[in-house]
Amino acid sequence: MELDMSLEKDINYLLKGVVEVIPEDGLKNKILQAQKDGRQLRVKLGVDPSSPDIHLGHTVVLRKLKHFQDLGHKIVFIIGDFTGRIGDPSGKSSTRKKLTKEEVEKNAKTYKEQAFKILDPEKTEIRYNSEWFEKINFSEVLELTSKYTVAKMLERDDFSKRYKDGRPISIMEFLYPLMQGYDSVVIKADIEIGGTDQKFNLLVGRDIQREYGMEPQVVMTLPLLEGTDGVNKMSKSLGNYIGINESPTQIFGKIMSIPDELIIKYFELATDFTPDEIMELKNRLEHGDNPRDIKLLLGETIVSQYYDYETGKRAKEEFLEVFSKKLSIPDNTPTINLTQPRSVIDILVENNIVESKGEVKRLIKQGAIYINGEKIDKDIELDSSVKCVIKVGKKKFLKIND
RNA sequence: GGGUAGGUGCCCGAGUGGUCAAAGGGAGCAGACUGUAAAUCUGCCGCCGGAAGGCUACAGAGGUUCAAGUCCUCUCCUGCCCA
Repeated sequence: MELDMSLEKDINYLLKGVVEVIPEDGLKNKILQAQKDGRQLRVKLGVDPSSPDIHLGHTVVLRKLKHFQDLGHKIVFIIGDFTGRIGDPSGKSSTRKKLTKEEVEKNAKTYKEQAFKILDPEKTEIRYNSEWFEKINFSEVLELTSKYTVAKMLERDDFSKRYKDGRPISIMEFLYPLMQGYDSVVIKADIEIGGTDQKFNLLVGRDIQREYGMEPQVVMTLPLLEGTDGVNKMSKSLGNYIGINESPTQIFGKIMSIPDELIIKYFELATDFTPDEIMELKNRLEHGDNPRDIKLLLGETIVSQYYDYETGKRAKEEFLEVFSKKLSIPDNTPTINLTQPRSVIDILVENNIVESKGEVKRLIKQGAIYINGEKIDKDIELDSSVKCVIKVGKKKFLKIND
């Protein structure tokens, strides 16, 4: 009886924030099975090392893995270095970027470091899928491809849409889900988790495992977190992401710029606030509290998670000073030293604050450039001994000779 | 393999041989208003130049023309239909 109760509790913990578990009672059965066999569950997550930055969107899934670790299970973290090196051909020619072995390794390394800000390295098994895909031969590839049909592939939403719209789909893209499924076979996954957009791939894993005479994995999907634009899922390529390796100032600033409607979702998916606490915040919002204040709390909380409490607090204070009261400039404002007199236009372009000289001129015309708080209406030469702060728009700052 | 429709700036998309750096929309940037939110209004939105102007650009390579995104040839890429 007592056992049942704690099992119930564990399961509820693991289901927090989860969108779907397939099959529905799979999680419970897996746990019971593992208990009976006296072993840990192997919980799989595959990541693509095409970009080294982990953002808040990734942390939704990582946090869930952490929950499994907390209950003593094994995380198998697969780095898709093989697939990364081939390059995902989806979309247009621009996405067809192949990564070199070195790049993939570098990305994987920084990725790991960041993941371990959330996960416990002791309880994590890291695998690279080149380990098996480099060795596989063509007849084995054929065997794998024979286990799935074109019609089933076309069931996938984005494939069928692209197919109907007459947009290209490469055969390699068809291979991706199969390869992901093969990963599950190799590492003997009990459970695989991912975002809701991964549902199809995760399910293919079940079919493939079954074909290879294995008990199919349980699939768990988690919500996708929208990025700072409030519309699209957070992703680096869309530029709407908040990276956990970014500076406290940046993280805080980006949090403040998310749409109000996302505040609660962010608390749910990107913090450790309990459902009760979140409910209370929701009430406050509905009863007319300024959403800005709740957002300040969100920013402080998230910065604290990836740095520490003091840093989180400091980020909030700085934000208020710099942007609300406009009293100071951010702590991490870059500084450059002039060795000879230079014009503002040159300085801004050379330091990559602004893209081109034409743009700086435009900004000046639009009244967006300030030096020590004074708006300038034409380009000026700065002496090499002068100490000042250049402000571009509302968000960009550059210190000179300070 | 045959037929056919296409490939335009970050994305979508219009484009008559000259008036095209290329309509329109979206994204983005700036200003106003704000809570560095949203909405709204205004301006900007290839590069260089103070400007005049120059340079680069309409898949790629050639060609016709005083003049080509627009015409011709070849190449590459993609969709659809047929085999």
